Amino acid sequence: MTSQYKASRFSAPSKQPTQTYRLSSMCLPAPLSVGDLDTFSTISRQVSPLRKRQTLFAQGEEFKSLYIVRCGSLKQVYRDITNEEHITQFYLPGEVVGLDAISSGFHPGVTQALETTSVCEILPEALEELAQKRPGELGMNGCFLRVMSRALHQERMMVRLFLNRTSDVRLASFLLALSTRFRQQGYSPFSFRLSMSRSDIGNYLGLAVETVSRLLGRFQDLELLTAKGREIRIDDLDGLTALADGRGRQSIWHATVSSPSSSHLASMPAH
Amino acid sequence: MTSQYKASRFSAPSKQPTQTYRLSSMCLPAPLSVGDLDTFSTISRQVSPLRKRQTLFAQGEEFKSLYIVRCGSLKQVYRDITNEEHITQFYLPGEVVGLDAISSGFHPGVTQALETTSVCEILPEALEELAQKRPGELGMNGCFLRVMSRALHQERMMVRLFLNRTSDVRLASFLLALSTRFRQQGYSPFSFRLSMSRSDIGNYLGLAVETVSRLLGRFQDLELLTAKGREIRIDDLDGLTALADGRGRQSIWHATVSSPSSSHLASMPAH
DNA sequence: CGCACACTTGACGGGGTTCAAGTGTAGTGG
DNA sequence: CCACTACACTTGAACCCCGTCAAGTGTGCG
Repeated sequence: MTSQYKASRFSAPSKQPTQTYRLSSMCLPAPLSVGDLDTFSTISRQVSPLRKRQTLFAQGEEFKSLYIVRCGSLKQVYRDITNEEHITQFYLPGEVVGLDAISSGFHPGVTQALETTSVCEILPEALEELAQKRPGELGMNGCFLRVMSRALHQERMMVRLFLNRTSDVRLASFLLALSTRFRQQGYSPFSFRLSMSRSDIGNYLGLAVETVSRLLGRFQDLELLTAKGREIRIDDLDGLTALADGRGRQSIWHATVSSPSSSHLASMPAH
Repeated sequence: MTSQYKASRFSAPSKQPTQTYRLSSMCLPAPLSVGDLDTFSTISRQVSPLRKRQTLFAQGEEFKSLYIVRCGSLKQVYRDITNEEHITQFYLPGEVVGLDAISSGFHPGVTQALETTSVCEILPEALEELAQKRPGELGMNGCFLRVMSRALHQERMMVRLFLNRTSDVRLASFLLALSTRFRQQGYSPFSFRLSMSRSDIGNYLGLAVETVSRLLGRFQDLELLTAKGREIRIDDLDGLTALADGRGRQSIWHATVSSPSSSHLASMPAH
């Protein structure tokens, strides 16, 4: 079985197991692998695409099917007891939607499209049928358990990322995760369009909208990226990665701009 | 070796379509339900108990089996690329250990006992055998998917709990979750002993050790609980719950002590 | 134009981390 | 028994990241 991570380093289990992960790569769920996608597509069927703001299911709605995102994106919003809204996940192409509804039988939050989005439905009957025909597929090596295990692991890493990191690390990690996902989908990892608002990003990362905005401006001052509205162009991938891998609680606000013209920070914009 | 109770109930645990969840109840993983425990116990076997600090598996170790905690407790520590340690989970009795290793095939962190702990091993062969005999058991209604789905959901709620809540809410939620778990195990929910250090708690909740210590002192000032070393006695469950359900970013530092003798805050200890 | 909403930018305050020092408390060996 | 060490825990003071409040600037839509 192929590992999702750099498993080639672990030739022998007896070797010193110093396996570490990059927190920055844990900011978004990973898509299904090609093999898993094959398995799933045998038991799924296309449904009519969702328009922007249309919901796939409401909070508290009964669990019926799982879905796989084909193209577009969704956000899962969960409203808590104090009527606050929390964005618990963004779903990008290749990701399975609805896994967290299996246990309770009800969807824990609204899931709605951020843009025109098409999804495939995994029919439970087809799944049961698959279970009868190929029981191994659902065992320890089955794609289902693998997918859920990965989701669980990633969610766990997310907690750590957000708990102990400054706002700049969080945002850099988020943008890098997006970049990686776009590359996996065959799009440019350096230039892409955000389907979610600043407010959504802030909510997801536990930051105020103002902080997100300020950080994006700061990233541009540091010449890490260029942001015009929701269009993002990453200019310095290594720099952004270094930032995301930083561990300290020190923010980048007081970092000096490495560009020759050090005065443009306090001066007027160039145009 | 078969249990006299049949694991025949596979209905969804939750009856009403809950609209909202209490974040405070999401601070620790939930134990297996009785029915699930029955199913698991048919395919598990006891292993020799772990002593304090002994590890169940190391970080990067190959995934072989799942385990269920019988008694005692463990912590899962994950060391990241910057050599920092993060406690990603505490495992209490009834909880399944190792679910996050299925996808990659390697354990993402060290899991070691906080005290003398006994666990049951779930043999993969027995699991495969079960898959052959009772394929439905591993389908959408199977206990496995349910357990993982619940873990995923809880991890997601944890993120939201920790992202937007103040330190006092986090700690109160953690203590209440512990209390609930102890009650489920048949122990007193009001008086128990922490198996983890202040440092562990702080790491898990994303707080400095000093903050945990200060908060525990503050909780005592407010007569919510009594803490002597690792012994905890909850004096005001409702008050603690109200604190955990609070949503604001305002901490309790400037809250006035409601007790009649308002002077004992600045005065000498009673003895 | 007017309204709504997304986004930006500035000023300020507070919660919580960090630094620093002190106080138990357990474990070991004399 | 005490001395000694190591570590868990407490307590105090200062700083700073980031949330809040406030105001201003696009940008789209009727």
